[in-house]
Amino acid sequence: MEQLLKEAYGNVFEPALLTDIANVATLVDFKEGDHLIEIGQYIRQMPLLINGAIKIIREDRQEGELLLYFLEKGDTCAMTLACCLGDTKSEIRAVAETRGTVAMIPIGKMEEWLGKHKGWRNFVFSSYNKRLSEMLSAIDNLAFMKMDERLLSYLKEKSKVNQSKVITNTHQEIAYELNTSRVVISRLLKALENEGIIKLNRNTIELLK
Amino acid sequence: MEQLLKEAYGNVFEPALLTDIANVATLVDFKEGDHLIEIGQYIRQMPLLINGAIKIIREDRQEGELLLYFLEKGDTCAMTLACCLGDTKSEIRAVAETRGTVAMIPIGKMEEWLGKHKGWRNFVFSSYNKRLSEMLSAIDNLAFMKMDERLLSYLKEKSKVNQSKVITNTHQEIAYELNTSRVVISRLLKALENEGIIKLNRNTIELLK
DNA sequence: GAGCTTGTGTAACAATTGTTACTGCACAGG
DNA sequence: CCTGTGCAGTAACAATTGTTACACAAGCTC
Repeated sequence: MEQLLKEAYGNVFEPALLTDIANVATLVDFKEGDHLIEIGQYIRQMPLLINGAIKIIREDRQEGELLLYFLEKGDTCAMTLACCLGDTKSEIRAVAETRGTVAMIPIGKMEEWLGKHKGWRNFVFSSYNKRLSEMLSAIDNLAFMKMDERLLSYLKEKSKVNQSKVITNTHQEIAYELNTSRVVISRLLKALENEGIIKLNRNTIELLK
Repeated sequence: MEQLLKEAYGNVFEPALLTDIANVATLVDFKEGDHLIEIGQYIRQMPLLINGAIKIIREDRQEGELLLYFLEKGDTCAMTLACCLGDTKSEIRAVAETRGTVAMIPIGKMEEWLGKHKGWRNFVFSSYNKRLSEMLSAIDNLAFMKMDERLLSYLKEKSKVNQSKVITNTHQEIAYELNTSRVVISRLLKALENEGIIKLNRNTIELLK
């Protein structure tokens, strides 16, 4: 396990911290589509993402939902930090975008290490900062971009975290994550295809260029 | 000064910390409309808001802008924390909504106190958490609410931070903060008036009920 | 009062997004 | 091969939001 941790976190955690983590963490594998955190759930352990990708989703009381951002190797969820440190319920849902592995850390260690390891403190703060800035760009998208731009930037993000130019989602799934309707997505995808930016096939969307 | 600090922060900071703050902080008064932080600016000192209200604004490269949230007594700006700890430029603009006072703290003390004072650590984390949750509700507004609902919730927020049922903004100013156009705001305000929710006058909007 | 600026009301229209309905295609499973 | 199911394309229309243009009223200066 220490080897895995080192690969993902070797450049931010000092050796002593890596050892501490390896001693108390448990590895958990997940597969695509797994619901890792539900809204309203209390968080008892803090996940460090070793590999794979996780999407963070916000939900409306009614039925709307919206993809906020993706987590990748070396990330943790500041929302989870917030829940652990503030002892509150989760405000978001985390769903596995790909299969992957997380190291789970007991909540008590978190605070202990804040005093003990400088690398841990830095990590916690930089996670917060990263999350704040992801939230800011989510806000930028919503406030300043029209649906066609949002769709395109969604496709690019998706392509990045899946490391593939080919996106295998239905129009309906995309519509959910952007909080709009299937018809709108089909329409805009068609327009993007006509502009030569993507190529549409059944069940797949290929990003050209 | 210690007295002022105690009023605003007495319930979160321990006496020793209050003293430490009082020894190094400088008080700065501001008046309505002052630009306290500009986008792209480096932050050299951390502000603790003693009284008054500050609005935090996000801007588009083009020309759009959007009000993110208000700060009130006892708040600090997590964006500023992020800038101080991450040593990056400000991503937002801070403008005084009312007149008020901040205590400015040299950036070096911030880190020192993280190790020294538990109350300071708690404060920093709870500021981050508060800011994350403000950002989440900004996202909720944008993603799930139509303009008329956003306008109404804007008016209520405004009324709250100014402690007055009467809002003294032009339609144009409101349009800027919601990133829409003056005509749209006039239209929706008229509709709200017809529903008996507000009363319109020149330069003022009165929240009934 | 004449002339100016600023704020507001309103109409007419355009663009964007949301909704409903229907079509046909592809594929799985009998 | 038939059929059901899920997915995608498209049309027609509605609702929301954005844009342009103009009228008018309040207040201010001269």
